[in-house]
This record gives sequence, C-alpha cells and structure tokens, in this order.
Amino acid sequence: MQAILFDELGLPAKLKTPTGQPSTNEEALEAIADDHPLPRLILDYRGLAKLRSTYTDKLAEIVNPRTGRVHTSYHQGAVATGRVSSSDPNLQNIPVRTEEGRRIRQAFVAPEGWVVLAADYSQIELRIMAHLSGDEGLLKAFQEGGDVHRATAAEVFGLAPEDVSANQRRAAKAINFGLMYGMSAFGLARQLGVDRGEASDYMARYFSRYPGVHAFMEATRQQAHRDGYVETLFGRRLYLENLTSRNQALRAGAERAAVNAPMQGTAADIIKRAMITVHAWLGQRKDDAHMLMQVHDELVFEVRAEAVEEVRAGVIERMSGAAQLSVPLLVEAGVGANWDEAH
DNA sequence: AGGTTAAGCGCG
DNA sequence: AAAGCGCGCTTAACCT
Repeated sequence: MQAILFDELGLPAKLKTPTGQPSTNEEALEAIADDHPLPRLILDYRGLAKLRSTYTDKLAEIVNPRTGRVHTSYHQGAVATGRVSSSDPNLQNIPVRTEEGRRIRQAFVAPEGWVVLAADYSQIELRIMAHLSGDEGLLKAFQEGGDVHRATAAEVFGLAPEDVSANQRRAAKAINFGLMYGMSAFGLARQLGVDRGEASDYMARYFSRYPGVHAFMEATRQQAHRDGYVETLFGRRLYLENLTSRNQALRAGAERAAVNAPMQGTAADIIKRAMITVHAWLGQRKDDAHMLMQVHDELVFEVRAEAVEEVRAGVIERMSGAAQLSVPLLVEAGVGANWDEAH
C-alpha cells in the first residue's frame, strides 16, 4: 500500500511508523485525503473491514449453542493500573462512536420481557483528580454540577460560561483529558491543530487557574521517583521500573504512566467496590436482574421490565455510594431493548 | 502447524 | 530524542 500511495501516485509521506516506514495510519491518510480520492476510500474500507472481521462475523460464530449468548472472560490481573480486562471476545471495545458501529451494539439485546440497563459514571477520572488534588476551582466546578469542560474553557479563555464557543470547549476537553495522561504542549498542539506557542499558552493558563492540579501532578511525579511506585486512593500500588532508566524516552513514559495511574486506578477500585455491593444486593432480591458486563466506567444489566425502575434506582445508589469523595459521584443510567438504546 | 512482531484500530 | 494513559483483536509478514 505504501508503494501505491507514495511511489506510484507520488503522494507525500508525511508520517513515519516507529520502525521508520512511511505510515499509512488514519492520521497519515487524513493528511493526504485532499490530494487524491484513494486515501478516503482506504479509510472507509478499513473502518468497515474492522467492524466486519472483529465484530459482525466473529461474534456471530462464537455464540454458545447451549446458552444462545456470547460469553467473555474477565481478567483481574492483566492491567497495570488495576482495571479488569476482557477477552475471547473482548466486550470492552464494542463500537459506539460511529453510526455503523452502533449497529453492532444494537445486536446486544435483552430477552422477551427483559430490558437492558446501562449505568455509567460521569467524568469519574476527572472527579477523582479533583478529589486527589483538592484543587478549589475543579472541586467547585463539580460541586456546582455544570458542564465541566465548559467551565474549564471559561476559566482558561477568561469568558462567562455561556460565551464559550464550541471550539473553545473542545480545546478545554482536550486539555482536561490530556493532562490526566501527562500530555505535553507538543502533544496538545498536535491534537488541537494549533502551534506550540498557543498550546503552551493554554496549558499555562490552565495551571494558573487550577494550581492545585499542577501541584498534585508534580507531587505525584516526585513520589514516584522517591518511592518507585504510586498508589490509588485506597492504597493499591503501581510499581514503575522505568523511572530510573537511562533511556530518556522510557523514563518520560514511566512518568506519564505514574501521573495517570492514581486516577485510572482509583476509578477501577471504585467500580469494583460498586460491583461487589450491587451483586450482593441483586442476590438478595428475587431473580429479576443480572449484571452482565463491565466496561471500565459502566455496568450493563438485563432486568425484568416490571422491575427496571426499582433496579435502576438501586444500582445508581450503590454505584454513587461506592466511594466518598469531596465531589459527587454522578451516575447516568439508561434503559432500552438493546445496549445502544440504553445509552 | 504454531509462535512472534509490527501496524493499525476498536473501546474507556 | 521524543512528544497522551490503559487494554485486546485482526492481518500480514516472517520465523521455528
């Protein structure tokens, strides 16, 4: 494919893979999509081929003949941060972001007389960052209950929340997420398509408005170097080997992992606590609801239709109460005939 | 036949 | 020199 795109058609090879080959990934093809009709066709083909090979064809062929369902395996010890993973098949990466993809999700249906209930934590990692950092501005944003990305944009750009543009909100959202991943100004610039100076300016304004977040991140880095590990709110540790590597890239990567792990790991701890109490509660009831899946910040159930409001309320109460943070743990729950409709 | 690596891409 | 965290699956290429 590289030969056709870059040698025969002479399109510019703008990106390279880690091994030095000309990249044909999504970002690389997007960059040359205006120069020739082929890149767009390849992108469309890839998206559809992925859906078909990984989901449409595969899930249909692994339906268990005895139960008529697909059954995943969950793993408690596979993820560094403490999340559970899912395999054979992985039910934690069922498509949701595109309309074609959501048609896969619509195949996850409840039996006659039952409905699908999907309950997910709203912005759980950002709320945990507010709690762990104690930053006044971020705490206030969540305590007031509004749109946190809009609130961030208002702070960073010096506007009233109602005057924030869609693009400014998008930038603020990228900053909020990027920070939790240890992103640099370089990475933010690439993500937003602005120059490095502008991205640096955004980050500087963010940290001046949320100084507690900055202090928390620095403290996390220092603790990681001092102790060789970081930990979640509940004290589960992640040891990081590469913090002392002579290789600068490995060391920087370990620092980013260290910054992220308290948030991702605490979120994993919280949903595990919720799963324990929800499961125990359902076990005390008549058999009208089953917990089916966990997708990092979401739990999926099948529920007898006549019990759905009671179960929804009970699930929300237990998920929200799974930890006492200095901000509310908001849970959003939807109901439908299939998993897509439940969102 | 079965394993490994690289590239790419689905999700939170 | 690299530049955003955490996974699992498919395909192609290559190896034992």
